[in-house]
Amino acid sequence: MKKAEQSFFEAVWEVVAMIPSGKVTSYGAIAQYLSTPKAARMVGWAMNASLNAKLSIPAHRVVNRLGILSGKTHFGQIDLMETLLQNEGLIVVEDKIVNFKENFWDPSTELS
DNA sequence: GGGTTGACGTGCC
DNA sequence: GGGCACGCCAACC
Repeated sequence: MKKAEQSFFEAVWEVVAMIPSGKVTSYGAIAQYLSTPKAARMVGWAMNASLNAKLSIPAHRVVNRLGILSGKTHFGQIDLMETLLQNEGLIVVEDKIVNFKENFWDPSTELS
């Protein structure tokens, strides 16, 4: 299921696509899963690229390490990301996921 | 090929 | 505890 020629973006998209509903993860966690923890910024960029590519991946389930919706401004509508998360059972207050730790989904742990 | 960018992370003040 | 500065690496121009 793994292609050798896929770029970072595609690898990130695969991981994000596997995030179960109601769960969230961080850019760093994804980057770490990809064995490139230093390239966490690329994950965010991949999200932006995915939106631009109109891919059907739950980019709203990816937040920064603090559980803050740092990328909400890229969803077209500011409240969209927050709305989607709350719709999945997450509690968002002040652009931050309150029960972030409880619903944190680490690909390195879940996917092994 | 070189410089800039970026939805981050960590460390330090 | 909040804010600032540096580092990181891949894609873009």
